[in-house]
Amino acid sequence: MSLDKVARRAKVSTATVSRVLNNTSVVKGSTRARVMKAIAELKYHPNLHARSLAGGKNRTIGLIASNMENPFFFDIYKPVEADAHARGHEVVVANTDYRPEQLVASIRLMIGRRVAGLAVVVSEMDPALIKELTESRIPVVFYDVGSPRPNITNIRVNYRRGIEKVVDYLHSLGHRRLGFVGHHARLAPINERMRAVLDAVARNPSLEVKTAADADTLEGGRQATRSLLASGYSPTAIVCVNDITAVGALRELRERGIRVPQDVSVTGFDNVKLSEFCYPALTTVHIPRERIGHIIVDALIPQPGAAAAEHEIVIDPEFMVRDSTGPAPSASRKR
Amino acid sequence: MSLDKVARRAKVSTATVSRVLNNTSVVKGSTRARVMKAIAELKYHPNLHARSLAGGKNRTIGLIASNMENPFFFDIYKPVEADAHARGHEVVVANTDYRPEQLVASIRLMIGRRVAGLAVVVSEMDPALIKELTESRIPVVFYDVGSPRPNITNIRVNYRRGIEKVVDYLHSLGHRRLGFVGHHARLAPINERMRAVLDAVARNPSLEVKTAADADTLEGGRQATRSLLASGYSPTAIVCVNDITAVGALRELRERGIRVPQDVSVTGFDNVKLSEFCYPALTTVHIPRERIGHIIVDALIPQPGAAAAEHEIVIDPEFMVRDSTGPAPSASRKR
DNA sequence: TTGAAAGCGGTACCAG
DNA sequence: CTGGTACCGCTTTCAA
Repeated sequence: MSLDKVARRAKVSTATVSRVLNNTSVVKGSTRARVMKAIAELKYHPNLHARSLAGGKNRTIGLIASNMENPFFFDIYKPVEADAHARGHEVVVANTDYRPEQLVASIRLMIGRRVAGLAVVVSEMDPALIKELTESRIPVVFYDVGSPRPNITNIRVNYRRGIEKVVDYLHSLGHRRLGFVGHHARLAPINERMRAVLDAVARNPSLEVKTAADADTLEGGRQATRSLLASGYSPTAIVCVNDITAVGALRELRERGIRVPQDVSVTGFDNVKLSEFCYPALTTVHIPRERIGHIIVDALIPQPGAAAAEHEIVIDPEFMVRDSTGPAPSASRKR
Repeated sequence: MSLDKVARRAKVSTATVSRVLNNTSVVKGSTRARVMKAIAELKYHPNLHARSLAGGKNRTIGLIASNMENPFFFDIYKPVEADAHARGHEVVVANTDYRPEQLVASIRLMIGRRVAGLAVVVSEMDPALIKELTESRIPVVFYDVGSPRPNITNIRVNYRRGIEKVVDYLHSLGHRRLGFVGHHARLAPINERMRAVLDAVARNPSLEVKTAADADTLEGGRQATRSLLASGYSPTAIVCVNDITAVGALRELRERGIRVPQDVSVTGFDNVKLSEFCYPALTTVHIPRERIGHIIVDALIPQPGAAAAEHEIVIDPEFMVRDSTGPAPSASRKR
């Protein structure tokens, strides 16, 4: 059960057992064998808490996300886990479910665990929390939040550009009446993607838009679309905040007998795998989750040889045209 | 940074600081206030490792899954987290990605963390590992694995029944040539769902089946379907191991111009939310993930008042008919 | 190459 | 109501 039971059984000191466990310094072959034997016989499993307490180190990094349910999260988690393991670290995740209190709790928990690094992939956060975090001296990577500070790396995706590409494309197809399906990011009262749509519309007098929002889920996208349409508004194109909600929108439209893209065009965002598998396949904007994952680990667990990671990284997303968008119906029929 | 810095600053003993932190016993109002003040000023965050080492307790439970990417996992994670939090516990998850080595590593990690309880939601596992686990004295819940033992609870879904319902239904619709799309559960050479299909077919001489398997992902389902069809075999119905792979199958069929359900019927399994949102909506088998989540927490974190949880729980899944299945084409055309 | 012992940061029991 | 203090299980000098 504990180190010294093993030591006793192998007739050595706890120091020696510790040495073979971590194979530090050189232990004589025969002693090592005796220790290993004792460990096996006792089914000994070192207490990780004691280990990090004594060692003052902790080979685990934390990853906090606002919605683990969205495959977007998993796509960044995966490379993070792989890279972290490759560097001998574990990763522990926390889900905030878009709840500010949960974010605070999760961050405190991570600090309490004395993680070696922390990645926070949420939409927005309180400046006080950021302060608390910087003062904890833990290396932190933010995705989509705040500005870089000492020991803080910031990854930012240029949503504005991405949305502009979407809106421009729809405009070029003749769409003038837009709809925007967002989600309640309780943490982000001012959703950058939505703002970008509104701004793009404001810039072009011939465009109009109406917005609706619900949960960041398939069902949420469907509900938002429903309320968008319930008002009597009939957009020719619906821009969704992400792929998941877009798939929800697709369903609502289908059930109303509205064809996509003949009657209404739909766009997603993120380019999650599902966007290729739904029907019709979504026109969307690609965000390189894998790359983001690598950046996170590089920033959190610096490699001996590697150059210091950048502190501010901006990603310009790529537009992907698929089958859910087409010319505005009025463009061919009404004219 | 540490308890006694706080103690020093508040001019009290570490014992007192500990008391206010855990608000055990009664601390005089004024002293408590001083301590709180010191804590705030120092931005003190208790070291959780020290805490669990000293206290000998650990209010966290572990959850190991073989594929976090499948929404099935999240649907069970969610209630587990909610219930655990309600009982003052944290939950830490681990993903094995169907890799046996990773399963071993994850289990060892959990034991090392001295979790208060562990839920293992994987397809299959080594008896030696089960032994290691029972000897660790940690309360364990298995989903779909092994048999109940002391301090081990077993939740089992009657896949066989579920699959039988699917096959019977397809048979009643006139389907005779079946396809089965499975996945490489490297941990489960003998996949129960596949066996059930094979057995059902064996029992009925008029039925034939061919199987294919790939990854447990959208893409995997598509690939498996592709290889199923590449052989020249033309099933009138494809039974998929779960909803995700079924959605992959749907895409492959669509791209080949094969209509579902007119030309080929498709079935999923799990009744994940996506099964309602894909097109066409999947006929599937419902597995009550939420209920499973509750069972897990009840078994791992027993409540004072509650009765002891059962040690063996069998769930009979429910069949759900939706739009991806229909009469076999030959049934109406050839006859 | 190995052992003894001083912590790491808390908790909890025992006095006062 | 508060302080002193013996651990919890392991890592890490310092000596031998």
